[in-house]
Amino acid sequence: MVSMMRWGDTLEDDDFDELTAQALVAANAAPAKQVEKLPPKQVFGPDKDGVKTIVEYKVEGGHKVKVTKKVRVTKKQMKTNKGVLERRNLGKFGEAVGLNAEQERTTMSMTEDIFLERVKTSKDNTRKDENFDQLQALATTKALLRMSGISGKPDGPAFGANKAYKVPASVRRGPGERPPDEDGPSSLAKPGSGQYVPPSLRAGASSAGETMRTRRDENSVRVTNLSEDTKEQDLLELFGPFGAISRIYIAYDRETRESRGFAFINFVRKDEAQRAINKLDGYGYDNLILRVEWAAPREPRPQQEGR
DNA sequence: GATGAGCGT
Repeated sequence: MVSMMRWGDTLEDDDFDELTAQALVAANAAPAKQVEKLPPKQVFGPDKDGVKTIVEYKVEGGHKVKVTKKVRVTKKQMKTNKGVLERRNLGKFGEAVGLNAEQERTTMSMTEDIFLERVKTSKDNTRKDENFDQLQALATTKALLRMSGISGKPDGPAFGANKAYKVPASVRRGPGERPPDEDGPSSLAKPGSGQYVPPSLRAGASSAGETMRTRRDENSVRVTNLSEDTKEQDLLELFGPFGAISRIYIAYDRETRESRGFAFINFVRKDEAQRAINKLDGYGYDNLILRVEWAAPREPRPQQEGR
């Protein structure tokens, strides 16, 4: 019985208590031979109605007893089980091909090359894959920063080399998925066409003729508790994946030129700024916990007297 | 712990 267990079986949560109980029984009592004579437990389904049939055998009073149970599983479990069943029916692959049942139950070390997909690249931004939106946002951001005087230098060892930042999975978008428009009818380009839409033409943009200069102050996000050596490039890598950024400003001390530990990030889109705030506020970075929130409106400059 | 520079047309 125990020997016939398969890895996949243990993953079915509603079996867990039974398995535990069986394992305990097997460990404590009963000569193994007697246990092994019992036919293996069988699980059928779940069928379309979500009913799973479990057939198992046990010894009761010296007699072998067949026990059939029918269990209704939840929708969530149905979904899970579907995956489990699919995997169970997968053929063997790699070095597992040709193993017999005994070998299959034995843990052994194998070496197979697993290729990891890079989440983000700065140079190869022409790929049309699931990260395309993200790459596009980053490219747009870099272009905007170049226009506004912040260099869009390609990544080098000097930039963010010691920063271990990975884009959280929940941030990434699917291939055709567009960010939600905040208000009004959608942009001129057909959704999903992949066509670039300039900010001035996007939903939520003010009337035509509004320039980047006036947009630079919008959707201002303040980041505090930055480490002293955080550079614009680091913030670009941190915030860029959430959407196009029109400005990054790090407050430096006028005299010492040291960072004052806070910065402002301006997003082209308010909803993307909000997403960045939601995800990055409280985010651990450089051994510090970032604080990310909406910035208060900038202090108006004292007006010059006279004219 | 903290809320930005510059305006030059």
